[in-house]
Amino acid sequence: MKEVNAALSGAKAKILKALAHQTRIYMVEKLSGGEKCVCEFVGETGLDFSTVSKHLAILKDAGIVRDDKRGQKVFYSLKVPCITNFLGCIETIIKSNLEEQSSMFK
Amino acid sequence: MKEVNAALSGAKAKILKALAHQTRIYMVEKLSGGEKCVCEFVGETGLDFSTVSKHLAILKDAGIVRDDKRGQKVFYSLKVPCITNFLGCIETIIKSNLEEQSSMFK
DNA sequence: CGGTTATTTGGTTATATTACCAAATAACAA
DNA sequence: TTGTTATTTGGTAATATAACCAAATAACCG
Repeated sequence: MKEVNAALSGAKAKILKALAHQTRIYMVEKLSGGEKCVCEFVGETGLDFSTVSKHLAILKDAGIVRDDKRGQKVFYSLKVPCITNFLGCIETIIKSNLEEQSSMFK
Repeated sequence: MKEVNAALSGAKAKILKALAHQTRIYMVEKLSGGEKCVCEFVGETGLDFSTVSKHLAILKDAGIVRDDKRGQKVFYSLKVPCITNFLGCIETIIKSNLEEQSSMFK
C-alpha cells in the first residue's frame, strides 16, 4: 500500500477502533442525548470506575467526545454529531444480516 | 447494562470491529469503486495472500461485503453503500482533530 | 485539616487480533 | 493427468485490548 493511503487509512482505523467496542458504542449513543458524567455510566454499565474512565479516555483521544470538569464531576459530551448517522448505517447492516439468516430457513 | 442494550451494542460492535483495521478500511474504500478480486488487493497492499483473504473474510462475515467466485478468481463487492457515507464522517473527525492540534501552536 | 466523593493512572492477567508460513482445495490449461 | 494460478484454512508467535484491583489526584464538605 502507498504510504499516503496507509497513513490516511491508519488515521481512520484509529477512530473506528475507538468506536469498536460494545461499551463505547453504548456510551456514544447515550451521549447523543446530551452530556453525562462518568458516574452515570458506571451506574448504567455496572463496570468498574476505572474501566469506564478508560473507555471514555479512548473516545476522547480519538476526538469523538470532549470532557468538561465541573466540581468533582467530569462531564463528557459528543463532539461530532455525524457519528449518530453513522450508527444508523450499522443498523441497516444488522437488519440485512438478520433477513438473510432467516431466509435460509424458508 | 440491560441485556437488550448489550445485545444491540454488541451486534454493532461486531460490525465496527470488522471495519476497524487500516487494511480493511482501505479495502472498503476501494470496493466503493466496484468489485475487486483477492489478487488485486494482494498486489496493492503487499500483504500475504492468506492475510488478505482473512481480512476479506472478516468483512464478509460482518455482512459488509459479498463474494462471487468466477473461474479461479473470487470477486468481492460492497454490500452496503452507506458505509461510504460513514467514512465521510470519520474524515470530518480527522480534520477537526488536525485543526485542534495545529491551533495549539498559535 | 480530615474525610468523602469522583475520577484517573499504573499494574497484572486473560483474551483477542494480526501477520506470516505451510498445507489443502479448486478451477483451469497443457 | 500434471502443473499452475487463485484462494482458503490451520498453526504459531508477536502484539494489542480489556477488565479488575490498588493507589494517586482533585474538589468539596464539615
